[in-house]
Amino acid sequence: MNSNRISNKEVVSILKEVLAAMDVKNFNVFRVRAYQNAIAILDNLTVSIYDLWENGRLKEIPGVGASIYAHLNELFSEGKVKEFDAIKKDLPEGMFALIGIRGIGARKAFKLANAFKIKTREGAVEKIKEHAEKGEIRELEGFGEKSEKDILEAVGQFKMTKNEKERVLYSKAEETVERIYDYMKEADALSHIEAAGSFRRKNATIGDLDIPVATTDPDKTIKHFLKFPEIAEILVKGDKKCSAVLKNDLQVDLRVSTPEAYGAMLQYFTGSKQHNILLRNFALSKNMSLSEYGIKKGSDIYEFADEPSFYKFLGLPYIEPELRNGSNEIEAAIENKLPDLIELKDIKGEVHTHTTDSDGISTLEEMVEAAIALGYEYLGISDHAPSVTSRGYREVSDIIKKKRAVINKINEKQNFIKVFFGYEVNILADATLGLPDEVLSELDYVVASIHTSFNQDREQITDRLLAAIENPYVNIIGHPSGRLLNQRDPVDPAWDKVFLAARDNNKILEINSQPDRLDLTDDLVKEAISWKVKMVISSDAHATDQFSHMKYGIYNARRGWAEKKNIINTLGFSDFVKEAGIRLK
DNA sequence: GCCGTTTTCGGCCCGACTGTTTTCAGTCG
Repeated sequence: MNSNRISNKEVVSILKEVLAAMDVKNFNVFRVRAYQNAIAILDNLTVSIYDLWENGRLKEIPGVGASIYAHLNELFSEGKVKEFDAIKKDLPEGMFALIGIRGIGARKAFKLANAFKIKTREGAVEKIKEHAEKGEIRELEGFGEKSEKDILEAVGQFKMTKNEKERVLYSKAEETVERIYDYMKEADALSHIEAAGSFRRKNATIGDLDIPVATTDPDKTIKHFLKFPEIAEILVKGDKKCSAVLKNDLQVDLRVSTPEAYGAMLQYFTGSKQHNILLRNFALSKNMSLSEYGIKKGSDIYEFADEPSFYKFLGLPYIEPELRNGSNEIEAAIENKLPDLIELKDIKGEVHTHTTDSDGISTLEEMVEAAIALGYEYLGISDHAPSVTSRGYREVSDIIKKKRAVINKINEKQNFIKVFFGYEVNILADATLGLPDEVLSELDYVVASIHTSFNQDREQITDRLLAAIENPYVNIIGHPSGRLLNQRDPVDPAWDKVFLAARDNNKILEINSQPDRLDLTDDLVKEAISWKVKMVISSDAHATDQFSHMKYGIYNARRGWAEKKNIINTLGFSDFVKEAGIRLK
């Protein structure tokens, strides 16, 4: 078959253009909305749409019905979609280059491209800028002086709507949220503040900050927020909400509520959109309707100060924010089968850390001390393995002997913690490991990770992972997908084969907590659980202050529905040694 | 175009805000 691997971003962008074209051409609003809905869902997927298609699972995605499926099928197999081209026919191409500039949606883009005969994408933005400078935009119907000025400013600085911007890492957003909380403490009418949205759901990356606040004096609270020193630009200012862009380019939307009705507001803005749609449908089936102000039953509106009482009124147990992704959490809630999610305090130790022996910046002794301070029962030191090819077998053997002596001494000297001696070994391009088996056998355990040749095809990547899993000395596959958020896409093996092999060989997959990794990704965590694959959560700390990254891995695991029992470094020392296959020397 | 715990037909979320408007269209979330 002539197939065309297309990224999620490209698929979404193609669909968005069709959506815009349908919008401009006044297609049936519900047909337009169906596309909008499908796009919203596809855009939020962390799995590859192409993979879903290839595995015959694309039809399972809610919002993707027979028609959209057929079009995507055509897109992936033929590279283009006849009907999409027909829908976009006789629209000026230039309009598609304008959509996404702040304040310009499909209709304005069409009006502009049409009025100024902008037929090509190339140069479209520059042309609009020229027309704005000449004062020609204000002459168009529906436009005025202010919108001309706004367009000029947006085009000049190429300010895009926020969903065209790159999302920021959760950990980065967290710092900003902390500073906002600190600043808003001084607002006296304020009783609650909590960043909601994808931040509260602990997404790996965050698009903007939605912050509902409970206040007895909305005007005062909004005014106070708008004086936050980090604000670069105020976008919107009203009675009930305001929006601003911070100097770090993060957009913040503040929504006010009364303390009595804060629960519904927090719920509404925590989302996700898909969770809320499903929840709304569930409520409708019980003759209730939901809004950010409360729950309407008959002609009465009920208010809720907190979220648990909101969900309780619907007859549901509390659903943790990390689960609210619009998959099957409401179903599970109805059946009372929600997972009992793992928590940070469940972690008893970890086995992926680095020291100054490789690329870490804290010494082995400092790392051990920090782990003791955390109350860990065990700590695995897994520096990048020295290379036998460059150093020679004898030298590597010496290094190992010396390190073993150091670790033995630490283990003899104290009773707080047990230190394991391992290495993080590369899974090389040819599917062999960076150290020969005879060397691996001298270690307590081995973490095997892909660090190179990420661009191999699916079969090669799968073979590398399977070979590593099948090596008797390998215990753990480190950051299995190799993704670096905003930098490198995950590798794309046949995950079912990887999970199956891990389970059958009793091997462990890692959830790496580095804020730009979070790998296994949340959806793969969920899948791994269904395959009954064991996992560990690792900080992959390269310094003592990075042990705290563990919490990001916990968030990620929670988003993947992980319970304590799914993560084996929640086990105490002796159970962990058994389950992980640590070979104590 | 999508969807289904009374439906394979007949519904489909909607409010806040802004700018250009005399009551609404467009954008955004």
